[in-house]
This record gives sequence, structure tokens and C-alpha cells, in this order.
Amino acid sequence: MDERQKKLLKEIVESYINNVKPVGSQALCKKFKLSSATIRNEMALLEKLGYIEKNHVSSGRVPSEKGYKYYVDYLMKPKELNGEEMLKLQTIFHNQQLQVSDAIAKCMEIIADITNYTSVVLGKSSSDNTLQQVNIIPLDNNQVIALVCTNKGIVENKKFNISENIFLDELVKTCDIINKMLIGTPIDQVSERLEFEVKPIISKTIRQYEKVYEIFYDAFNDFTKNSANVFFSGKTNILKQPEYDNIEEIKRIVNKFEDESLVKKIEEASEGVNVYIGDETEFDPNVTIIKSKYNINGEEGTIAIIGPKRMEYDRVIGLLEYINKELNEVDEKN
Amino acid sequence: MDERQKKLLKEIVESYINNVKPVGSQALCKKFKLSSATIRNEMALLEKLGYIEKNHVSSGRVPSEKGYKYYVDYLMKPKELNGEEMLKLQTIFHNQQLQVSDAIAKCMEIIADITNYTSVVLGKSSSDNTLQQVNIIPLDNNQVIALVCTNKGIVENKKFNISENIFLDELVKTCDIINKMLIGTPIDQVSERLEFEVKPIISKTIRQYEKVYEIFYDAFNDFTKNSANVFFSGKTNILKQPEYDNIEEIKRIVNKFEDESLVKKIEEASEGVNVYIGDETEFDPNVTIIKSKYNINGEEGTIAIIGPKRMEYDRVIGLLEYINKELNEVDEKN
DNA sequence: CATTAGCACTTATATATCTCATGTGCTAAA
DNA sequence: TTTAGCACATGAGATATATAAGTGCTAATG
Repeated sequence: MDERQKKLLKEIVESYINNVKPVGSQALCKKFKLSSATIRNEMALLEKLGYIEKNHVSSGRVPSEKGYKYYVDYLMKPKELNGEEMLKLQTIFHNQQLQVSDAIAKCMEIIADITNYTSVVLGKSSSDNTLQQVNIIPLDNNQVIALVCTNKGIVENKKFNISENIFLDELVKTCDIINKMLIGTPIDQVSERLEFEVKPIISKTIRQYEKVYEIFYDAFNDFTKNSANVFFSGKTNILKQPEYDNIEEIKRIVNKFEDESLVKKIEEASEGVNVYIGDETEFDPNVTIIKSKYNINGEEGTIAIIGPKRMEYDRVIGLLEYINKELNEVDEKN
Repeated sequence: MDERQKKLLKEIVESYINNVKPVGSQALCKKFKLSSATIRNEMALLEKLGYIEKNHVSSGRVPSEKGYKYYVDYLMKPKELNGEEMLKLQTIFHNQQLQVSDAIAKCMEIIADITNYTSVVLGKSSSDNTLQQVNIIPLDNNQVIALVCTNKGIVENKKFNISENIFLDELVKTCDIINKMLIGTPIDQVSERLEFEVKPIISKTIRQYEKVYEIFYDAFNDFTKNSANVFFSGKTNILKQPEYDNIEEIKRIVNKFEDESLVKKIEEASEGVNVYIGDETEFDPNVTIIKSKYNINGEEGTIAIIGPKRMEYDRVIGLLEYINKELNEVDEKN
């Protein structure tokens, strides 16, 4: 491919991204100050090389997956955010009050909104969280709240009925013991240590120790279960994309958003911002997924944007790179 | 309307609900052992009365909104849940571990799933919650978690940076003061009392009392803000309804789910299970909304099912009545 | 040798026309 | 009161036709 052919490919891809219509030789004439015949010759070559395709023998050309890929890798450069976008995102990142995971979620919500694509946050179980504190808060009528808090400030709470002669003071005593023995324990090991280290001890002093043990066990267990979460925004934004004009296709894709095992696949990503086009996504042949991993302060996960293959690559990549940068700054502050 | 006409209307409504096809005189012949001509005469009357309509001069008949309404009020009786449905819902209600609001949400999720309609839970701010306990949990690196817990066991937490020479012991001291003074205060009055009763007191003993005050103020404020929430399930279930076969209509309705002010309107409902059909919904002329309020243990809100006007009224009403019954039992236990 | 004009050919899209099945209303007979 | 019979209306589907947009190829051009 010589310089002119690259320019041509770039123009074709961008025109198709913007107009959704197959692009023909006529449309490119003026831009390149060449006759349509010349353009046709060049396009025939690009097609032979596999960068563009025809829908039928006399339609205009459409970028192939290979063409999109080449465009992303060599022809496009990430777009800078405009002022408004930057502003919206900055107010989130500079809001000290927000927990990191909430900030990311809010961020992706905004991105789904401004791009009209679908965004996902796949939070990994925050594996290197450690136990910071357990609390028991008594409520009215025989109920207590068990609170678990990690060193990263993630809090989970669970309500229990304590009708069957469990005494509050014994619960609190056990709570103190746990706090003395297990603070600093990685959160995914707490259950185990609770069973093998704490249970033997309380069995000597606590009357209903089995019941008491179960309460704390449940509280911790719930924690680790809840902490693997998926957060979608703009699940129905696909309806705003003009190329999805038949209901069957929309159904197919929207249903995939509900398929847990399929969504989990999105989680895998390498460093930096990665682009997966069509079949590469392993999700759906008619979408592009742009992903990026984050690891802030021990909380890790993947953020992803799902859109048509005709995605505004420069814009989305720019957005994700910007978020990466901001997240790194947050990370370094801590 | 005589008995036969009522039966006819019932048959027409149910046939249309099940088959989505306008129902003609032929189809009803066998069921009523009458000639199609007789049926036609009767249908002409039902149409004159406004219970059924024609799409065009020679199509079969379709129930009008008035027809659906009559069907719901006089012709239909709520359907009992089948074993499977009952089982699914009971495991949720009998799970003591779940908080009420979570149980309701899970419940409605299941209902969206088994009915293929959209469900909404609109939780009202839990107005008669009172403050049960405030906690400060120190984390690493100059951060603390402020925890607020109400007597009904609702917990909210918020992370703060305390870089600017705020001392932990002073935070804890203030926390103790708040716990002594404000426990039992209705949650929506806590902010006010914090300002006018607690602030003057801590101003004498706490050095950075302004900053400390702000932290607690923020924590409470966040609480009241977060507690008004909307929870959708099956937002895209509309895609599964055969009558929504054009994309524009789907777009219109799905977009309305994102329109907060419109969704808020769903909240208003009277006692028991209420049916709003078409224009009555004030949401969209082409949907039916079936709603029911709940008030368990001080937590109140509205649950609603949104579906086509051709909704399986008997089934959905049966489901909501069942949930109402179960929720009442939960309420009485406390 | 790269570029271009010209032309035959292909296909999607839109529109019109026709047929057919389904259903209606009305009249008159049972 | 019910029914048979018939003229009429309409949507759905199939088929035909015209048109616009685009292609590939060949031969002429600078």
C-alpha cells in the first residue's frame, strides 16, 4: 500500500463510520482530485488486499474487519476529548468523596451517554483487600446488623434475626475477638481463619457458639460473593445505532448482555487500550469491543465499550486513554 | 350487555391476549355453537358499546381500552401462581437474611423474567427510619469510613480523606456525641439537629470542628439522597413482545424508561393492585401498567409491571396479589 | 505509464399492479 | 332470533417495472 492508498482507506473507513452508507468512487473524486475511474482502480486493489469489501457486485465499498484493524493500528490517532466531555469526567475524578469503584462506574455511565454505545465495568473481586473492622449494631426487635469493612474502605452489611437465645453481649464479645485476631487478613481468607482459629476459641466461652459462628461466617461469605460485580450502562443504546435496523439482530445482541458467561469473557484484556473487532470479540460478530484494565489501590477490573464495528474508534480510544491517565493519577496519590 | 355478550367479550380479549391476532367471527363459531352471522351481529353491538374495535373495515376485532378495562374489572379473575413460580418467590421471602428492599427487588427481577414484561421497584425514601448508630472506621493512609445505620437496618457508608489536620480521636469523640444526642431521630431530621444542636457543642471542644461537622453532615446528606431509588428489571423485555415489531416504537418506549420524571409518575398508586391501561398510564399510550404499593416495616414504595396493553392481566394481577400477601406476612412478623 | 472517458452490466430500492384469504355488513329466508 | 348468501373492503404477499448508484473493463489520452 502506498501513501495514496492509505489515505483512501482512511477516507473510506471514516466516511463509512460517519454515514453508515457504503462509499462509492464518485463520492471520493473531489476529495482526491482524481477521476472516479482511478479511484475504482485503487479500490479494486484495496479489496484484493482484503481491507474493504462489497455487499454485492455493484454496491459501494465497506471496510472489512481487517480494514478497521489497519485503520486503528496505523491510520487513526486518538481524539482529544472536547471541553464538555473533559469537564463532565473531571468533576467525577476530582470528587474525593467517591469511592474508586463508584467513580469508575459513574464515569462509564457518562461515556455510554455521550457516545451512545454500551459501557461495562467488570470489577474483579478485590483480592488484596484485607479485613479492617467488623461491627455489630443492634437494632430493635431482635435484629442485628453485621458490618464488614476492608482496608480499602469497602463496606458490606447484613441483617440477622437473633431470636434463638443468642445474647447480644456474646455477639459483641465474639466481634471483639475477631477484630483482635483477624484484622489485616486478606478478605478471601477470613472465612477459613474464622473457622479454624476463631471458632475453637469461642467454643469455650460462648454458649450458642455455633449460631454465633454462623452469623459471622455468613457475613464474610456474603462479602466475597458480592464483590464480583458487573455494571452495565446504556444497555439499549444499540437502538440508537442506525445499522441495527432489524429486530432480530437487536434481540440477539441485547440478550447477550444478559448472558453472564459471555459477559465474563470481556474481562480478559491485556495492558493498555485494546480493540477487538467483530469475530475477535468472541462476543458477537457484529460488534466492536474496546477494553482497558484498571488497577487502582488494589481494586482491579476491566472497563469496556461495546458498539458497532463502525465505532468512532478515535473518540472512544481517546476517552479510554484519558480515563486510564486519570486513574493512574488517583492511584499515585495513594 | 347480556351474559352471552360478556362471554363473547371475554373470549375476544383472551384470544387476542394469547394470539395477538384480531379475532374474527369464524374463529368464535365453534366455541359458541352459533353461526358466524350471529356472532357478527353481537360483535357489532359490542363495538357500538365501545368494548372492541376494528383496525380497518374488514379486519377482525381487537379489544379497546374500555374493553380491557371491563375485562379486568368484571370478567377476569386473578390466576393462581403455578408451583414453579410459587417456589421461586417463596425461597426469596423465606430467606431471613435478605433485607426487605433487596427481597422485593429480587422478587420483581424474577417476575420480569417469568412474565417477559418489565418490572420496576420505586423505593420511597424510608421516611420513618430513625438514626440507630453512627460509626467512624479508620483506614490506612488518612482515610476514614463514616457509617450510618438506621433502626430498620439500612446502612450507608462514605469514605473521607482527612488530610488537613483533623485528628482521628476528635472524629471519634464527635461520633460519640452524635450517638448520645441523636439516636432515635428521624433520619430526615438528623442533618438539621446536627447543625443546630451538635455543632454548637463540638465547637467548644473540637479544634477543626467545621471540617469535622462537614464530614458528618455529608454522610447524613448522602444517606437521604441515596435512599430514593428506582430499580428496573427486564428493561428490554419489550423486545420479546410480538406486537412491538417496529423499531421506532421500541425506541420510544425504551427511551421512556430512562426518563426520570416520567418514571417517577409511576410511583403514585392507591391501595391494592391497580391496573392502568394505555392513556391512563400517563406513561405511554401503548402500554399497560399494573401497580401496587408496599409498606413494610417503614420502608415504603411502589412495585409495577409494565407490558403491552394485551397483558396477561389475570396472571400479573395474581402475582402482585401474591406478593402483597407475602409482604404483609413479613410485616406482621416484625 | 498513470489517468481518464465511455459503456455494458449488476443490484438494491421504490413503486405499481394483481391475487387471495379473511372478514365485514346487510338483506332475506328459516 | 338465528342463519345463509352475497357484495364489498382491505392487508398481505407475489410479481413486474423503472430508476439510481455503482462496478469492471477497454481503449484513448497526456
